[in-house]
Amino acid sequence: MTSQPAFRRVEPDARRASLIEACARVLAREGAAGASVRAIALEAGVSPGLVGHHFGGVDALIAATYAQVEAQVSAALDAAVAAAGPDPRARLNAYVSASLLPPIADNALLSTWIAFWSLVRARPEIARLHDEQYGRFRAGLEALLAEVGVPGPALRRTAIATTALVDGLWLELCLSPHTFAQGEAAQIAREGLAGLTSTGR
Amino acid sequence: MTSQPAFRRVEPDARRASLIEACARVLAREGAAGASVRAIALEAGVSPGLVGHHFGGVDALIAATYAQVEAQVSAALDAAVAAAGPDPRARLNAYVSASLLPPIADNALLSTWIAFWSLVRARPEIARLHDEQYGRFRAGLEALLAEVGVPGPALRRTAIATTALVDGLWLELCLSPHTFAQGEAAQIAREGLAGLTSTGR
DNA sequence: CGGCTTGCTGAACGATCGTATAACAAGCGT
DNA sequence: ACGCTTGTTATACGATCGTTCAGCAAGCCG
Repeated sequence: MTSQPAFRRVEPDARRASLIEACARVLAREGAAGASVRAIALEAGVSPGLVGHHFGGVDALIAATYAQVEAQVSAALDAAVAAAGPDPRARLNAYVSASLLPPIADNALLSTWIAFWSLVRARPEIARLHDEQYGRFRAGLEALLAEVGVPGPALRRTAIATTALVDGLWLELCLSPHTFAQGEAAQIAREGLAGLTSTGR
Repeated sequence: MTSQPAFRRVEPDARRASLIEACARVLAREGAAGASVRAIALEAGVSPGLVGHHFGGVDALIAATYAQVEAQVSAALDAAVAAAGPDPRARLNAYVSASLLPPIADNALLSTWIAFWSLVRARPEIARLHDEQYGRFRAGLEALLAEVGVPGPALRRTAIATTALVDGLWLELCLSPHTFAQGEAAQIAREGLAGLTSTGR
């Protein structure tokens, strides 16, 4: 029989992407405590040394994974808003609903996010990424809220409250999935949003 | 010089309480990743073996710490409600405000809570405690909401939305403290609460 | 087809993890 | 004052952690 290669050489960028995806899967499956270099390398089908070779250390890999997961979530939310059409209220509802429906409200993804939160305090790099991400989320939400007529002075507070509502529901949906019926969290968020945008005028 | 005892014998209950307090301090300071048996024992000023002796393992100690921290938070919130007097709206506002003001909104306490969240998926015992705690929080909130006139059918959803709003603000307050001005989170929560309780009728 | 670049492997290192256990001693009861 | 109970210590063990690095080999290039 012909001996097949023991491994394949891959372009650095492609290999890095592969490791990031493997890291995201491990984080979703086992949480931050299980995201060891060896577990990630096993998931990616490579040797542990590759992590250090391509990222310098596991911290940088986790930070890169955070950035990538965040980008995917943002893209999915943007797509949901774009698909909702031109009506401002529909766009806002689409944004909030999409946050609490699959695939964003996927249990594994939420676990991944909790893992990131648990790392924010320990790793300054992660904390910086979080601040940037949270600022972008809030800015996008403020734009949507302005479209539906929320007055300027209340914009910041309404956006923060909406983000908090969605994040809190997101969190409980992950920690106690059996508490909510199918789509119930999204419904609660839409109702709550209606209340939040009717005040502060 | 008289040689003082190398250690003091303490009643099991008192020693357990001491270890639980040390565990809470370590969780607040270093997060879940730093809550090792040795770190906790060092914080409590005892030898590492005592953790196994009194709790059987570090998992049981962390679970006990979760239960104790939760009890303290519940007691503080109950006290805030009781101090607000008989007016239903004032009681509800006191409940929400106290959740987002010191000492409940203490950065270290929030870090402790994130550490627990990160353990919910990994440890069934922690998950069970979380479900019980969340159920109690929601039940208490439903009672307060009923007092201010939220109709029965909307009670559950309003309580979930309020809890989510508070938890989300709590979370962001911990992850990005510099984002909020002093007391701003509590103000946003009160305004949001007014909106949430004005819908669903 | 042979050399060369370099992605990649796999073993080794020291540190730290949770747990088990034998020896010690604090302090109460008699 | 002394023995006994048992809370406490200190050590040892195996597993696993992140990181390092010398060397192998995949696959392009001349």
